[in-house]
Amino acid sequence: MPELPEVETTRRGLEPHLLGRKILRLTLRDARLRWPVPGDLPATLAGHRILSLQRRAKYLLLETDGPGLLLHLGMSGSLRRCTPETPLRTHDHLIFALDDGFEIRLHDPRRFGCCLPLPMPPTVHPLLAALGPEPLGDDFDGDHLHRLSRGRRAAVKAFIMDQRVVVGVGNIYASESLFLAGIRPGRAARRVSRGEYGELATQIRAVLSDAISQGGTTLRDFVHEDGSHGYFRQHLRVYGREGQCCTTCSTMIRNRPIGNRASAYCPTCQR
DNA sequence: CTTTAGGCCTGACGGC
DNA sequence: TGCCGTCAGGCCTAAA
Repeated sequence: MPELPEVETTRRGLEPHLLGRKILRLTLRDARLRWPVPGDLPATLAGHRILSLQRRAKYLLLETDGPGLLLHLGMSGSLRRCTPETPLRTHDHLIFALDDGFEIRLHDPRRFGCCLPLPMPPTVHPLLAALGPEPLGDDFDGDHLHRLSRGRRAAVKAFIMDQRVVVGVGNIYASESLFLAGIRPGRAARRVSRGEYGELATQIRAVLSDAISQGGTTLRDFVHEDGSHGYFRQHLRVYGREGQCCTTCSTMIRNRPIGNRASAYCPTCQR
């Protein structure tokens, strides 16, 4: 499922094909996404030129010389560049026809994604207003985590997956960064020391930049916008490895659900 | 304020 | 073989 690295990979892959292109039309084959795609969106968008494709958390922000768009890929969404001759697939819900003859198709089997008009400036949008700092930005470090964690009884893993704390840390990267930082996912956030948060922040940055540089993780139905698969999966140390041996110490990886989310960890390497 | 539970949705999977 | 229950998972909303 698209986590931040996949979204960033999608953004980088699509941006060169979008800049300066005019949206000839938008076809709503199925407007029933997480929130219904407004029926008047095709009319308000048609004829406008794309100025940028940006990312905030796991949202994609499409800026045009008309209305902006806020896109989210949800659990199973992907954006692909196709020609009109490319056979339509089931769950190709939205089709952007561009003035270079290509199409961008939003494919989302589970329809947890969204496509909404984006007001300017984007930060006023309710979905973006309360988001925490970007994990790869200057506002994110161990002291930030330490400061916000005071008084928090929730598990540190749930804490770093809270989008108000830091954005873009999904289940995979939370599990992996906690392993690399040697911290058990179930510990109360307030019990994690300043120094440990420093290491955790470092590992969150490392694991996310790694995944981005390698083109994103492939899990189940995620496919890059150009149809190729990412290849981060073989680097996972704990996520999805329950019952297998820790790559560091050979202890069997355990899985203990935290707030209904699978949470894999090494009982030896993580304390 | 924090924390938890529910809901959205489809495909993969396991059991029968 | 096919049917069906269960689960995954981001993230919002409502409730505790």
